[in-house]
Amino acid sequence: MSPINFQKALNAEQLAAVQAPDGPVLIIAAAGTGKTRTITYRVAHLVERGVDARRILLLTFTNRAAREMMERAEDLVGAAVGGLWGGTFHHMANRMLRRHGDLVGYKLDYTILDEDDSRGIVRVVADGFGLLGKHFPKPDVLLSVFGLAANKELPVREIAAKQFEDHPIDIEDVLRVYKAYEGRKRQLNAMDFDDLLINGLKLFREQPSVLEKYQDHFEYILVDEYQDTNTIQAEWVDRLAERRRNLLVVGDDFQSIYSWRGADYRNIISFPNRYADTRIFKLETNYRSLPGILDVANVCIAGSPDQFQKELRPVREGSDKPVLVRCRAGEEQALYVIERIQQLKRSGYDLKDMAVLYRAHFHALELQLELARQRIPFVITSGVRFFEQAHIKDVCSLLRLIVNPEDELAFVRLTGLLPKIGEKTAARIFEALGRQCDLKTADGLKRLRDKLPPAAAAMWKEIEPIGLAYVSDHLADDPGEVIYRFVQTFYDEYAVETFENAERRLEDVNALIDFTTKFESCEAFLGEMALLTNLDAEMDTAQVTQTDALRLSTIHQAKGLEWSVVFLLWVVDGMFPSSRSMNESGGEGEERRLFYVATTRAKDRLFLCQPEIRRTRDGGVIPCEPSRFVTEIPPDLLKNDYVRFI
DNA sequence: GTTTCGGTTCTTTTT
DNA sequence: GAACCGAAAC
Repeated sequence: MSPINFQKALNAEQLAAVQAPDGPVLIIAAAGTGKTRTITYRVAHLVERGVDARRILLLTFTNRAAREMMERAEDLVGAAVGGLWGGTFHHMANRMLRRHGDLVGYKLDYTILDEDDSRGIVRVVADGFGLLGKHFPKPDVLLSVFGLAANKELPVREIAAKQFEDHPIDIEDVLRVYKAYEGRKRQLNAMDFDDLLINGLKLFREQPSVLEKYQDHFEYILVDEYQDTNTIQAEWVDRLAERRRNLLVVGDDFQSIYSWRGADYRNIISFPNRYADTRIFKLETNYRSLPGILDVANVCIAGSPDQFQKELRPVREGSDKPVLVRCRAGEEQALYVIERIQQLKRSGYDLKDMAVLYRAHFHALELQLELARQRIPFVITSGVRFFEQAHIKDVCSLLRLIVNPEDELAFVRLTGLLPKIGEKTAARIFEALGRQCDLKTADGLKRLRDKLPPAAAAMWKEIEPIGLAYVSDHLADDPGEVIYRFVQTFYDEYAVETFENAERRLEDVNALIDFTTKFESCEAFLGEMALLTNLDAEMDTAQVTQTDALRLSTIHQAKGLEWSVVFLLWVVDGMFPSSRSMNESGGEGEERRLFYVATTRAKDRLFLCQPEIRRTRDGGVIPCEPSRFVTEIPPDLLKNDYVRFI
């Protein structure tokens, strides 16, 4: 590969950051200023300087970001970047805990609970205390309290007391559920997402020899989206980087939008205090958006005084202003968006150059209906994560149980597919089997069959051969084959009988089978599965980008992406800012940052849609006030448009 | 006592 | 769509 021309590829701000000498580095990178570019060139710079890629660690928050950076780095320096460690915090913690988890009290084949699993456990536990009736928080709420406590390293009591202060909820009950939940996870040898981080840190705190090993190994550590780190992640990185101190963090305190999950932008603010010799670089030259869009974004920044002040400087030229669209209600909003899209299409934009963003998934309901009716292709970065869909978890349950006979959750899921067996019966059978169920031997299979009711046993017989074949046909290194056989012998029919959209779901299953070929063993696949959130990010993105379709996305999921044209729905008080989040920790500040993230996704055109009313289910009408983020924008920075049809 | 089914309600954000 | 609730069916 020819040497990279850094001077040509980067501007002065970026170049300085890329060529920063060893030691702690903080890069404040505003939206659209080439953050990803800067990180990947930094990696390239290090590799070109002779650093072994295997000694570089690149931490990100999403699988997508990890993948994108790895690919771009590879494009730059080619195969030399192979072996680079890259991934999310959760992935890295998992990787280490799979090796050393025994030192913090887990068997190495622990299972990872996704949110659905966690919810199920909390529900059962709360039910056991007879708390499922009224006046007790739902599993989701309890989990968010537990999670916030975990990620901030605060006592559950404190978080719960604050969360429920105005409600007649007995905190002791909450704590009882919490303790039982923790105990149950232990019994299952399972970790939820938070446990991965907690135990990852515990490993570093309590096992100096392990910590030293990794400190020694990683010469350079780079952290993307550093503003989104929580206390645990920040300390984990600090410890890991302690010896070599080659820690480079990149972030934008103004794009911190995950405080509800424990992220604390003070980590980035205080970075220079923790590392006195920090070199700070600021990237403020925006390559993405037209000046009119940045004007609006800058107004938004100025509204929040307690952060690093920055001003986005446009490179591009043009006098177009963002458009404030007034319309009657959700239906008219949808019609407006579609009409504009058709018009922009005629003027040369592809559908894939356009996106509709919103605060919450349900904000796009009317639009989805209308797009479907008019047969305009669109893709949603969905709320339901691929690997958490019922059918995906179903088809993986057999594999899970074969690999790990003690996986009770898999057992309950699998046997629950059989007639006459629900949660209670399944749990009872598992208990009767001595809390394990070996499907790899004829004896183990028989023991299970004997305990099943007749109808279930008859159906179970179809599945049995797969367990034996797992051994005889050496399927341990072929997860896809196990799933395939399960579908052939059983699930195919089950799906058709159970789901009205069985065809679509079975397509998902086929995609899953294809996907497993990336893994060399069943264990490797299962060990990572829970951490993979959606297939789009993992599979060939080519397929998604090839088809010309409009993108619908929440603002959170749009972070880091860009489109020529962006529509922002429901920019009215109560929807955005969301009334539910206003009384929470981040409050208005976080909503404001979210608005900033939304506006800065747009390159050429930005439409802020502002319906006048919201229709309720029962036919009522709620008037909507304009969002405070719009009213604070000087009117001359915006164009106005009105919906004319009705 | 459990499972299954049908109807109702609600939907923030993610690893 | 899925989680929840109540009632019918096993």
